[in-house]
Amino acid sequence: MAKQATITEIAKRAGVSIGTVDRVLHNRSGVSKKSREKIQAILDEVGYKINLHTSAVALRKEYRIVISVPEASEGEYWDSLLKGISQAMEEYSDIHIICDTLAYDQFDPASCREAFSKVAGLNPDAVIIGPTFDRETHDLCSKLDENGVPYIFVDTTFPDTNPLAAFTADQPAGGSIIGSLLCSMVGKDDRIALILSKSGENVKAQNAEQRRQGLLQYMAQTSSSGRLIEVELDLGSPSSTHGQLASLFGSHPEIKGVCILNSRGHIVGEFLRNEGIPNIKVVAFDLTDRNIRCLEDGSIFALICQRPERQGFLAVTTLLEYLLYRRKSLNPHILMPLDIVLRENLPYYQTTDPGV
Amino acid sequence: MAKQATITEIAKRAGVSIGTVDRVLHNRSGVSKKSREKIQAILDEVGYKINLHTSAVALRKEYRIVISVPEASEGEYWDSLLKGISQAMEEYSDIHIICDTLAYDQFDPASCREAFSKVAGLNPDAVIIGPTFDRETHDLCSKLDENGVPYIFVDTTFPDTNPLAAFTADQPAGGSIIGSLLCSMVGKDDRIALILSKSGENVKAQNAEQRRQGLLQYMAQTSSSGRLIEVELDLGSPSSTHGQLASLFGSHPEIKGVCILNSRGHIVGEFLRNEGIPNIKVVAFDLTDRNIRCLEDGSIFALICQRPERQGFLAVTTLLEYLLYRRKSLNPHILMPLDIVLRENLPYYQTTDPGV
DNA sequence: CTGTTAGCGCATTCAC
DNA sequence: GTGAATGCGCTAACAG
Repeated sequence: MAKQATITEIAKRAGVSIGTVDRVLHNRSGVSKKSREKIQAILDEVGYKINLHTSAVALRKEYRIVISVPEASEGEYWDSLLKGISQAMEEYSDIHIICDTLAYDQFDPASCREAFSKVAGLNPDAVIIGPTFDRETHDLCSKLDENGVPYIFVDTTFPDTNPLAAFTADQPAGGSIIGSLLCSMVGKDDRIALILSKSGENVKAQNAEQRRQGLLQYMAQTSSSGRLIEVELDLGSPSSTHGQLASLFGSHPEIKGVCILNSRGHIVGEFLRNEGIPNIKVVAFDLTDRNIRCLEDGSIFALICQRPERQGFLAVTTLLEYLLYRRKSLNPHILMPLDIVLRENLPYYQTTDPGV
Repeated sequence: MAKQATITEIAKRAGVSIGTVDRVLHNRSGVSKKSREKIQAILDEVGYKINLHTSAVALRKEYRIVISVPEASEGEYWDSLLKGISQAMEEYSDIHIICDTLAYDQFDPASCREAFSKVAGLNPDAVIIGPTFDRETHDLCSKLDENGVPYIFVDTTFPDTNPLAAFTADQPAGGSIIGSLLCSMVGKDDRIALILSKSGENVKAQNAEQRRQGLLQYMAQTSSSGRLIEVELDLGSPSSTHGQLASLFGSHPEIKGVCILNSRGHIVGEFLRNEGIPNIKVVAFDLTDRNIRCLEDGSIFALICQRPERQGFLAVTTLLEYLLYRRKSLNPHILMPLDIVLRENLPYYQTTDPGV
């Protein structure tokens, strides 16, 4: 609780001017070794901490941040993430941030390529990337690396890139959470259906695959692999979905648990609700609007939430810490908590403010 | 993304000086009705938002905050809450906050009375109260109300008081979460033991009672009241605990789920682990060190976490918002999310930083 | 190499 | 009633 030392006090104690102190604080040249050491010693002794906010005021620089993520409808994963970004911007509204968003179609590599190609032209000081396609992402990253523009990944990270930070969920852990929940909830002789949806080679499929690995590992470790039935369905076309699900549950009455490793759990939930099939526990990912409705009416038992708002929020604060003070986190890959959301604790996650 | 308007720009547009703008911003007197209206109109039009941080710098006031909460060992609930308070203080280290802590014994009203009686003498600008005893709390609150000192409750709130805000968990919801988890996990013909510990008339017992009501209501709503066995044990004396638990589980082999509505779930977890009794799902509250150990070794299945760090963190930020700008939240009673923590997602809650 | 100075957005005191 | 002037902690340009 000792009073924070100011730059003026440090200067006085060191017998130099504030200009010199400022120079050693920012590692700028033009300071004699002797002065530098003396000032540094005092800095360490009093545990000097720079005042982030006054410093930001004095800097009065404009920062141009470009955000490129998949486009999303209201209430979907990427929409929530953008909300977190906005909130962080508000919190830092004393810094002048110019922010451009380039959304792309996450199922269309060409759309992604086009969006990413526009990034450099906007002359960003930093970039937030929600990556999807391997090739396109690597191309963008190497261009940014060349120009020395820092970038941050959200949701997914890619090998052989140099992001300032990456905020992702631990997807395999998500799979094992699902396994733990379902195994505890269905009887020893019942079965758990793992519903995989056919989809392209995009990041969604990657996340789902990682979750699947985590789930399979959990089942193997607990000697319950035999309780799992893997089925691949085409959940894309609503017309055929009904038939596929009907035949699945018709031919497998022993299925008492279902997991869907992406945000489309509502498709199963809605089916079970409409058909009036009870006593099947459904677990899926992401607090999207449709999933939430299923959670509320009981057709989904639990949702695993990756805190997309928080990812977006942290992406911005991390970026600004770097832009203002060149501060980097020690471990650039940050794993977000995976929240287990039931009907009973849903309200508190819906209103969560990522900043406060 | 429009640039934030500054006080200078507002003044220019209104054709007045910054002094006058400042006067209307802070609702001070000495402004003609005409000027006030004109300035207010421009303020509203551009959506002016004060810059919290530069303003804090200019104010250079000292704030004295007193914290009075139950004393706790490392890793316990109140210890975590204090950690959150410290983190918030760090984040606001540009504001000069003088902070005194008065801890008391939560099982001893006299100790509480003594601590609370010292509060006024410290001349606080604001107080954070972790309340326990009804009488003592009301006495303190009325004294603070008299002196116009704002105070905030954490963990629990009391009727007939006027706190600036209260951060608590929704205890009945905690009970229903436990109910939902356990009912889903034990067979239809198995039983769930609700273990109540004998304890005094303090806040812990209040919280536990509220959780119990939530649990009972859940059981009633889902027509599963018959699955519940309520037992009252004296978990205070370690010597007799073993015998009591042994006789409980010995005489009721149909018990497959156990809930403990306070943070002492580890007592049951440790018993089951030591006795080698498998297949009983234990659910309890709070991420204390001993509970965490049980979660890790599987003797506790789930812990409900109330985010004590966050409560402490928010208490401080809310207080400072008020002290600096007289800002109050619309709803002074804020319910914290109740996190469901399994072994699989434990790591992410352990490292959670309440601020970032 | 170092000190001085102007200025960031805001609050406040003191003249007018 | 109002404006000008000063200062908060900090940055950066400039002068020596």
